[in-house]
Amino acid sequence: MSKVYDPDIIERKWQKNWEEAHCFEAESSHEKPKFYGLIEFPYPSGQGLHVGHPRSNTAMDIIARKRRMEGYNVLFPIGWDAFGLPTENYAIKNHVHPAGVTEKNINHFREQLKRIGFSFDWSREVNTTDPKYFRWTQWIFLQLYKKGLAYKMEMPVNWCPSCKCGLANEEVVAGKCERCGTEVVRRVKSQWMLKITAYAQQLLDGLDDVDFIEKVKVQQRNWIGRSEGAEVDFAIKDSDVKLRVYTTRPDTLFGATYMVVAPEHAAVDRLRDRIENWDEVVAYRDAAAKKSDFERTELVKEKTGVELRGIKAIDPVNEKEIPVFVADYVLSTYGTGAIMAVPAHDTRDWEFAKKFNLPIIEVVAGGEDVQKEAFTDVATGTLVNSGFLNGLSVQEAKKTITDWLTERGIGEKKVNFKLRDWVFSRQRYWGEPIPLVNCEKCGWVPVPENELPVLLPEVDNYEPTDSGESPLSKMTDWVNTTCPCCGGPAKRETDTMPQWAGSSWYFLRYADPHNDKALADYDELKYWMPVDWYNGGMEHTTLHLLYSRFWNLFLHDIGAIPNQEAYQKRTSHGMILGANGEKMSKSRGNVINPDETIAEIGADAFRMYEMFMGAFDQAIPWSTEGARGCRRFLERVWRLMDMVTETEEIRHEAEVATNAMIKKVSEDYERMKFNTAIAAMMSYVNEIYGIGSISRGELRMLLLCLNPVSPHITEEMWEMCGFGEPIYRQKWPVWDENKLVADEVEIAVQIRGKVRGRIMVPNGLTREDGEKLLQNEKVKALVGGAEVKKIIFVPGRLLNIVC
RNA sequence: GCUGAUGUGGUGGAAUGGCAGACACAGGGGACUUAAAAUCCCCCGGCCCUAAACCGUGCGGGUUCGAGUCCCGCCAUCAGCACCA
Repeated sequence: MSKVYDPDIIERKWQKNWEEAHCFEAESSHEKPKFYGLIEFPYPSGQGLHVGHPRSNTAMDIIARKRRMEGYNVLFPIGWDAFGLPTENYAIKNHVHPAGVTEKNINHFREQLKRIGFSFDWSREVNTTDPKYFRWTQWIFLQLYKKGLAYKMEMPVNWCPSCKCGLANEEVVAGKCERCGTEVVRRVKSQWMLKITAYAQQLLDGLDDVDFIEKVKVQQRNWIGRSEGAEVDFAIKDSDVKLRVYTTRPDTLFGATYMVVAPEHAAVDRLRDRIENWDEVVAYRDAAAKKSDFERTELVKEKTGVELRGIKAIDPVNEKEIPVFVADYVLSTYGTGAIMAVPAHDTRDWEFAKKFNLPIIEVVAGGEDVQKEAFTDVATGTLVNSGFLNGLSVQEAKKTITDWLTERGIGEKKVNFKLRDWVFSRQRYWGEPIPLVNCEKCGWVPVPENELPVLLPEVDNYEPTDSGESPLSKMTDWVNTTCPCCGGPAKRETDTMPQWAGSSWYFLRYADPHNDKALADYDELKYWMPVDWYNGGMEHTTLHLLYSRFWNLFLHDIGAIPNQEAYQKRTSHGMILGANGEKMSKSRGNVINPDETIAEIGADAFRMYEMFMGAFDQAIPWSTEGARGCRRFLERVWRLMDMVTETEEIRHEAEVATNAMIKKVSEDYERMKFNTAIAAMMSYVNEIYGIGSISRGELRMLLLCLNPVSPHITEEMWEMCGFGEPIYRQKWPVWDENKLVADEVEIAVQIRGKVRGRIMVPNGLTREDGEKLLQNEKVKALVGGAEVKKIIFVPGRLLNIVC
């Protein structure tokens, strides 16, 4: 054996070969069955590739390579989610243009990804900042606008004082900016909104038909937050004002002992003249308005509130007069912004009632003393103290009372969602301009579709402003335009779209990335969509994954695309942590640089370690030693070439091991059990070393199985051994189900469930053959003449004797 | 508080209710070598000189011929949501 294993040379050689052969490009013909595998396209940050990227990429690369060998027409694309704040901030700091920074970063990322040997179809690259791309992002926005699903509204938004930008609800984590961690404040602004709530039910229902890992479905369901209940009108005594509440427990209507409205509720103003303690109410309202959402929820554990003195509401079921409070534990943004409080059966109302000494009336029996604790279980319990509802179960009472309210016109069944509309404006430069102009006469007018894209103006200074105005607003030449409708003077919208815009439809563009007539050709979409398998991070579950499903549903509704759901299958990878078990970060000094690792052990070993380090869906700390172990294994595979025999077939002595390996690897790749698939190949190589030689047929099988994980070394060895056409043209190996077990197998012998010995038995015995094994000398000795009461024989596993 | 996940050697982790610790990392020993590195082989949960036996999958119960796995009750850690009426 002369040639040494030099990954750097081999890997570059094959990367060049693949590029020239165009072997990983999707075929334009639609004859073969298709497979569309997708990873989340990266944000090309200045830091370059992180070791987390290759974890997702390698996993999907393995699947893509296997699918090609299985005869599928595979689409495995890559692109750049390139609008966004870090690039803009970097550009501001260094007085350069974000477009230039973006291009530089993309070039760096592309080089890094190519160096790892992913089988991406590079001919279909997309870039969200490319006008040819965002022309269609703007087009989609206009369709949303035309259907009334994009609207501008004055409203309190989550404002990040550091990013100087409004945020979507989904971007606020524990009251802080998801990106920079600064505490978010409330600020009233006029914002573009997307009516994702119009799709709440469809987004929920669609989850039933797709193959997403369960925790993703659960998180999306929780975020959408559907609840069923009723709206009920409460009259205000001696007035024609009605307070409408939303409740999920209309059955407890007889137990309502007071009401609460949110501080922002309009009824407070309407009742002003009758409120005796108006000053106190106003003071409370002002204090609440100043608090951020964070303070209103997280910090304030103790409930606060002020009674509206002089005001009484009337419970419609029993005509009882009850007090009305204003309190910030009731949110203006959910339901009707007003509630009926049933302290006996709601923990929040209970706390409030205790503090303000309000009566607690039990209306559902079955719990403990409601004076000591609220009883909230809806599955058990019977209605009491509730007039015509007495004796009913909670479920029955809900239906009865809802019908009763509906008949009298004082209430009705109602479904509510926690999901809020999507705040879509950003007051920053580096994003897609919103393609609308505001005309004094005509109001908001869309830019005609044939004038898209609306390009970003070249500016010298695009720093964000403290006033909350977009930096674009200072560009008067750009802002001042003419109205497409009346030709009069008009102003362009100066807010831009959020980063989530471009990523909400990129998977559609991959089907037909160079189309300038439509976002993608309908027939191409019909062939390629939906995405068959999408792997990505859990952090996008309530952001990108929800937004893009929304856009896809919408585009389907307007007939632009053929499929309803964007993704058939969604899986998720675990995070890679630093060697100390903490999240990788510069400040912790535990960041692993992929370039350095590849320089040391090669891309093949790097890829293998990323897959071998642990269960794919779990967070795993990085181990440099472990990574070196994978390099050692590849060296061991390389040296198999010194042990090759002339035999083309799989030899009898290696038959079981080879078939078992192919089966294990094939099945484990599909289940994303990459670590055990690799372990199976390691075991196989250990076994071959034990035999001392490997036949050509056996080596072929090993190289085919290993190729998706470590494609370069396997192609090189394949070529060196003269196995013919490159592996990317080969078929995925099949195993022989009849050759998975040896003629004779060792099984455990248990006495009353404890292992007492092992015996060799012929393969192929059935459960009924257990009886015969009692004749075995070893078994006889173990039983020692005791009376055998029961025999359990599990073929290939064990014999358990109860005596 | 709610929802979900996890808990196994020194470490990362394996294990359709069927021989716990596969495969690796670290560690130890041996072979080869003048030597080192590399490589190859062996050992590697605890108790024990060794072996047998015994004990061992967060804790306490249970079901079963047999439980890391299933059921009941706890504890701990992580993640997401969080006054959603």
